[in-house]
Amino acid sequence: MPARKAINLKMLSEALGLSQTTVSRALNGFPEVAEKTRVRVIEAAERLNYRPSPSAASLATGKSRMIGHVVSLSEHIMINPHFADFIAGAGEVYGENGYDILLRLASLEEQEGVYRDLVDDQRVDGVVVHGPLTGDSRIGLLNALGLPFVVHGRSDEEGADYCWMDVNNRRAFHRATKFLLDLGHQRVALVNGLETMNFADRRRQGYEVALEEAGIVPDEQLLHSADMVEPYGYHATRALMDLAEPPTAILVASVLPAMGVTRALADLGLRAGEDVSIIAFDDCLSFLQSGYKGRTPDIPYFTAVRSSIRDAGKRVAQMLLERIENPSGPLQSELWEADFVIGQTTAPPRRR
Amino acid sequence: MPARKAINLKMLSEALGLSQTTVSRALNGFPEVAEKTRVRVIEAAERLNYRPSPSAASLATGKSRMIGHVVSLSEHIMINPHFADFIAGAGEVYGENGYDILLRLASLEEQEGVYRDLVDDQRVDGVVVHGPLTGDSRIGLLNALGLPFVVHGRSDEEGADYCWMDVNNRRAFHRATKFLLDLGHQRVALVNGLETMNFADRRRQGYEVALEEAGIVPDEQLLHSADMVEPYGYHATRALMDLAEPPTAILVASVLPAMGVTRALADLGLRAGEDVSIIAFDDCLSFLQSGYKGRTPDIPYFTAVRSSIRDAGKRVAQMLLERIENPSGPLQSELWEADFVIGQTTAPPRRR
DNA sequence: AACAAAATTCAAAGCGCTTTGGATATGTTC
DNA sequence: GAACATATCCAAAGCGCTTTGAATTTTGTT
Repeated sequence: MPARKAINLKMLSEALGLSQTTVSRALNGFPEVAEKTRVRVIEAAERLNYRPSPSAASLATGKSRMIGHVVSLSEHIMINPHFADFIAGAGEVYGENGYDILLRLASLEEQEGVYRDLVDDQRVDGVVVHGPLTGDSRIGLLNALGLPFVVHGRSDEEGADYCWMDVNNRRAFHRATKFLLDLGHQRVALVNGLETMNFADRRRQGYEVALEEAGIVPDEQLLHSADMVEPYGYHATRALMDLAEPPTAILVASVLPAMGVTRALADLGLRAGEDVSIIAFDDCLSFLQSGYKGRTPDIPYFTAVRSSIRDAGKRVAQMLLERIENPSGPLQSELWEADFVIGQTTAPPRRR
Repeated sequence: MPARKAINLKMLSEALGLSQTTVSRALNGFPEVAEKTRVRVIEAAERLNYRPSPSAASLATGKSRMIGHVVSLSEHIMINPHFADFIAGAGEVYGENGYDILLRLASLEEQEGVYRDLVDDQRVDGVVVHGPLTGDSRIGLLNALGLPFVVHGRSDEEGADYCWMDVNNRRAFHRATKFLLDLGHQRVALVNGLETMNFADRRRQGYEVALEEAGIVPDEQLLHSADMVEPYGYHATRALMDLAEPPTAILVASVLPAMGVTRALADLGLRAGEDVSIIAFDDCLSFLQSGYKGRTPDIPYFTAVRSSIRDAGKRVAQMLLERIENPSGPLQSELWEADFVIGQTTAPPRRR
């Protein structure tokens, strides 16, 4: 294939002896063009390497075929790796549908301004909202701006006026907690994510309800909440194990801090699963996944409640594209249940 | 501040009683406009919330103010977390300069086509090349296409005809290897990245040279090469420790597999730093970083050669923007030395 | 064969910006 | 004060696409 220069509509229409109108319509699938000319046009477009200019099309239509992802550099000025996997999933769907990702970094405070600008500039056809807080003001703003969006997660109790896709965090943590209690654990710690985040809030609710159902009063000392990084898990665990009555099991919000938990236990000469049980929420982060060809899958290390964040990215992207096609359609939402997989880090508590 | 609708150039110029030409020039800093009118224009633009349409500007100028990052979903269909941190750094610089990120996912094979399309479509003003292979064909293509780019890493021995920013991987691994040898280790394993990647190649060279300088013949059995995920480190270590003569020290290409190494050792009842020494390359991935306010920094766990990939992202972005401003300027390149930090995972070898 | 209806096609007017090639006003020089 | 240079500003022509409203062909009917 000769690497030819791209041409524009005018050239293509001249080459075909047709008007730009007809060519444009043929290419964009309008009905009022004869089928035989359509194939002729498409063939020629292919052959002559015609590529419609996105900026011209965008100027004319007001659509950009871009999806905005504005991600916040959190406290630790980081993009967390969960985002990388989410975007891997979403990007796949976008690619299949001719959309591109516009990535913008902004602190949470800046985000409203960013959304305003994106709308004013018509830079994106839609956005996905990451890391919704409980009572997140971004949602009201986006509704007011009329920009299609879907939320990864939820913002409030009965999210009625926006599209969302979420994992049933409350139930997942309820199940995990109950599992530990059933094993005989009485002191179960929660190393949670940042509880301003709605998902962390729900997880805590699931945890507390399960305790209460077992007649156990939640103990403040067993609760931690912070950004889900490895050192957080480490420090939280060190603090927990320093307690007069340390926990015999720890529920962790992500495998990232869970690795820190494991490291802390190792430092103390304790073994996860034997001395202290661990259940982590596992987002199936790819860099922790074993994908060796031909090898049988590992027995998972962590006992975990598991839900692929990559799949979530795919689904959210699909929902957003649907919403963009049909902005006035009904508001979709989807709640996924997490899997519960037994790994090597849970066992009945040690005898005291 | 009233949340007003954005207006366009025509409205703004009418409001000012000036021509669009003058207003445009005033805003874009052209010299042929009186200073007093310029301030008047700027003030009005601010007040009336004028926002130039990016697609119109792009159509008129051919510039998009977007930077393309095309990232490959590697073997394991993942975006690796190194990328997240790189983009966090780069995004900061872009933001300060009014550029946005266009993110595209594509397998390595697809990438050339993607670059062609990006150029034809004038979608981006420049791109950064991630994960260069030894003898990477993308570089020649981009030069042929005339699209400004800078490579994060290098592609060949004497990278002369392109911009790049790289870490001195060879020296870093030479130092790390020598350090282990000086401690008395004789059998040092290398759990390397994928050696089609140029950086992994260089690291291996550094490692082998150091061995040879010490009169040690590299042992094939001690060499592993794969994508840098956690389970890889685990499996490689299990294999290494199964050898008749297992290594007493392991050099690991990233903290990700290094965590797998640690886990494998723990499974075997061995302690990193006591039974087996580990040195990892540490990209300062943010989710492993301890950033607790007011707390004194941890003693690093891994002994490591360290270089912030986030800072690399910043620098690469700066270099690219410079290149875009001045495409015919001299080709810049920059080689950073990695830090060598002593952590808790190195010690002289155990007596046999 | 004549005529209305349906199917195709087209010319031209935007979309909102930049930029060329003047026009107009202001200053300078002798 | 004429003649020219300089500083400001402007009208209009794109950039490459979509889309409106009208023109042209084709088809179907009697």
